[in-house]
Amino acid sequence: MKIASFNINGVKARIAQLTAWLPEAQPDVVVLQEIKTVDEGFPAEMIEDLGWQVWTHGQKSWNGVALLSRLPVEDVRRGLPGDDGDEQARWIEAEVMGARHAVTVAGLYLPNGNPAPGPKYDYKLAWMERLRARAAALLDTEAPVVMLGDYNVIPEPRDAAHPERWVEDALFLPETRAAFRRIVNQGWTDALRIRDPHGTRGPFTFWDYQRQAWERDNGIRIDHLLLSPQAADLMRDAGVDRDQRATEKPSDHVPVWVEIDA
DNA sequence: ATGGTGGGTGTCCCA
Repeated sequence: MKIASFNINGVKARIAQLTAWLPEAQPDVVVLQEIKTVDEGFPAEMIEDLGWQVWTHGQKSWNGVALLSRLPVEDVRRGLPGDDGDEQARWIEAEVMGARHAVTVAGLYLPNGNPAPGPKYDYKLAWMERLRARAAALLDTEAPVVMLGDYNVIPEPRDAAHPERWVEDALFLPETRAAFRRIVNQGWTDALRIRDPHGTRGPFTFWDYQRQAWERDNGIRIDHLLLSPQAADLMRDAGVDRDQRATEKPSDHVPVWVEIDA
């Protein structure tokens, strides 16, 4: 089962790239972030025509996540638990039926949090605390779980081309990184990191539109795939579809993926 | 220190 995550920065602006990438990358399950539309505005038919089922958790103008699957799906759940007043669409999870295992797939779009300090950073940290609670509950199921998406967290200096430029950014502040570590240290495996445990740089998943960041390879690693122990046992490979950043009208993120023997 | 770029349904906000 190949599971991918892609922050597409607006599904309507990116539908050509998305429908080209899907048959090329051949994932079985995809979670999308920043669809930037309400459910009714999502171009589901164009994706269904390619053989996919589509579930959305949309929102007007900003945020919004979706789950696409070629495999049977059960029990789609929308919204991160822990705050009934939270209007922001940043979480979708479901059970995906592989040939051998049912896999829990949770797609997330963690708040950016800038500027820090401030109310947006407070919201980010509160959201990460709710994520920690949900992640612990998912681990308790002892099922294979893949929790993936745009975490808006640069875990370590080696995850940025120029870490010194990020020291005051909400994506790299010590409190942000500590909150991310608290989740990982529950027992999750960072699939892109363990694929190259001693790598000194990257792999990057985001390059800013500004200042020729892509041309200079001034990137950061903020899209992550966290695997529960039962999913990590099944892991075959993981990677970053870096060439998607060089397409016409690209997103500022590229797809990340993991293959598990499920 | 500044402003640079891109998407949305927007004449500003968010990343």
